[in-house]
Amino acid sequence: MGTKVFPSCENCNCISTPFKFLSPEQLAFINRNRVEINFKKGESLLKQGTFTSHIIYIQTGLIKIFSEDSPSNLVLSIESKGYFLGLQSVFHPHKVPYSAIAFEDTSACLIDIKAFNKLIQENAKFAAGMLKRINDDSLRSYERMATLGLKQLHGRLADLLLCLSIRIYKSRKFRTSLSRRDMAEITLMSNESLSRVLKQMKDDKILQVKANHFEIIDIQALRMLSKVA
Amino acid sequence: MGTKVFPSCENCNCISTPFKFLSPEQLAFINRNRVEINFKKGESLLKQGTFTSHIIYIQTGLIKIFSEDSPSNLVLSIESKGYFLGLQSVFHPHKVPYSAIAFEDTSACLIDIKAFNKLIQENAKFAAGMLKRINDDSLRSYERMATLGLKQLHGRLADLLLCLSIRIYKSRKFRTSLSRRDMAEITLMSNESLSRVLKQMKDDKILQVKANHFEIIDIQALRMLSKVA
DNA sequence: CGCGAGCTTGACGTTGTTCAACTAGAGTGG
DNA sequence: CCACTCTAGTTGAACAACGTCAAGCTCGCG
Repeated sequence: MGTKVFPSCENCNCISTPFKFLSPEQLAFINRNRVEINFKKGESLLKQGTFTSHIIYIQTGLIKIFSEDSPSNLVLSIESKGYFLGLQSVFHPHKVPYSAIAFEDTSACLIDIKAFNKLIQENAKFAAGMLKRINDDSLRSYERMATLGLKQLHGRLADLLLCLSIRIYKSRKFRTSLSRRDMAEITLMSNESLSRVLKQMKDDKILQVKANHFEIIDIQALRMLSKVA
Repeated sequence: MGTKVFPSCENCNCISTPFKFLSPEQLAFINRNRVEINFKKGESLLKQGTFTSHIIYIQTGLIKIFSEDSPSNLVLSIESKGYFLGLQSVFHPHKVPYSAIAFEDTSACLIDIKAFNKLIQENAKFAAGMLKRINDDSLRSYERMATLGLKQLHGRLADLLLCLSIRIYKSRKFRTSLSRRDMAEITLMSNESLSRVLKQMKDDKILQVKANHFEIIDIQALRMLSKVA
């Protein structure tokens, strides 16, 4: 976990929607109450059951958020650039209800939760933006519930591939740092099943796969798989 | 859908945590901006895709909240007395993201969303209480994701029975208005599987079941089933 | 060249669904 | 009061989906 000091929040290129509502003074204030941390692949960003001390803003990289309640872990979501990790704890402080680890090298800003809270109370637009984020998370958790509950192997993998292509890498063609094991964990299937379904999608000319390089050939077919099963 | 006018919010016996934070004037204000509606079994309280006009506070009865996105519907949660339906839309107005219907005769207060919003902005404690509610919902949705994703038939049914006994009916022994078909829909299994698992639990002396009358004999065994599978 | 980790493939067993037959209670009409 | 039907629920048998186990493959690295 290296620590670097970047110039300041005012001229940060990671600035995203809710931050835009902050005044220059407020940005300067946040700048004084943050540290920037680089997490290596596999390192933990957040541990379930600890007390919240920071909001973690993801600048680059890829993380998984997962629950450690059950005997086996459950991946709740995967997130990348622009995600606010731990937001729920701002509005309702308690022990954090999930863990997060880096799927690949990830850089993040840790913002002191008290400072964050102060801005929430000062700036209604900023607060509203954060509430919208919480809402969006909640809606996506319903979608994931549907994926896991209703769909079978092909549909679940189709959903993951669409998520990677659209939300994460924003390209039809991408290289991922997820291993097959990771993908199997996310889609809740065995490694062997993942391998088989992937092979079938290759045979069906839906995908081109070589090691970690993926290219979606027939996105329409993927969407169909996502709908039907 | 009959309409009745009750005395007022000030002496309502349904008053619950976030309402307690309201001043007498604020309670009177809410009283002027609500209607009380009785829904019959099977009637719709909320339809996915419509615009939010009210917050629906459940006074008595039982409802299911479900998503109509997927080819088959997915029950997101079941709720009873004291639940605020549609809360997410207060903080982020948009089309409602799920539907809700009554599992049994249900009485509810429909509170105008603009009035509700006004109180949120006037009264920080009230607002915080509502945010806590949203958070709790979100955490329970993670639990449900784990139930549906990780557990098999016995575990899923155990979770439903524990939920009914603890959260809904608050008794080891209860009569439910849920049909076997409803229970199968909630636990995402076929009617036949539900019947078989239920029979096995009877044979194993975990439950006593007669028509819609349930009595949990061995709650420890249920918890075990919920954990393991 | 050989070794090991991650991935793939095939054979087989388990879990859960589907289909079809059967049962029990709740109306309905004679 | 008794057939008759209708629906909800139960039960059994066949089948499909998926996981598990074991063996083989591939590729990077010592």
